[in-house]
Amino acid sequence: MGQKSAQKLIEAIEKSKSKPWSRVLYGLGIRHVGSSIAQTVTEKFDSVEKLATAKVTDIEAIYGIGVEIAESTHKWFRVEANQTLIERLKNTGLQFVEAQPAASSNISKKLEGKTFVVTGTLPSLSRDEAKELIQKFAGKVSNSISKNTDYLVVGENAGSKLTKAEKLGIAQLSEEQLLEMVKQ
DNA sequence: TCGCCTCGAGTTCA
DNA sequence: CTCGAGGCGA
Repeated sequence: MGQKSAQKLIEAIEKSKSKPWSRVLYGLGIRHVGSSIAQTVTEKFDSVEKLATAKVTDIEAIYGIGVEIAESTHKWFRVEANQTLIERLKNTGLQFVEAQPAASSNISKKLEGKTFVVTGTLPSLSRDEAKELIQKFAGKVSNSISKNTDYLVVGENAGSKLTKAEKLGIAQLSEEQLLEMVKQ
């Protein structure tokens, strides 16, 4: 690896230290805890300390979390090696507390109560950006089409989700229409 | 038990 | 992207 790649690697590692607590929790590799569950958990436990000292029943009380995930998580924090790992990561500056989103009280909840699925390549937004946008306006983003889905945001080269959505008669949106929906 | 969902791993493609 | 395994809530 040459100078340039090495420099970029250093910078990327440095950048990773500012990733949110939810992402860090996911990164710990607790069984059954992926990105989605990690997000859910951090909404109720805004710091590692709170999660680490929570009882199984406290974790299980979260909607969407049952015994398996609660016990798996609780157990992980009882392992000594994991506790020292957390200490080390804290010392290197990772985020173990939920960062307060900049006073966004003025943001409307235009998409509240609606469930979206995004498929294909959108013209200007990346899939992640589209998901963030939907969540910002209080919409729910899922990854699989079901009859609970309200809208499928369709881009170029959509796959089987489009077929399934058609079969279920789910409303489709272009990126443009999505943006229109959240316009002030 | 059922339907919905997430996890996690493999695949495809630019 | 796809899909099977398996967890969750009703």
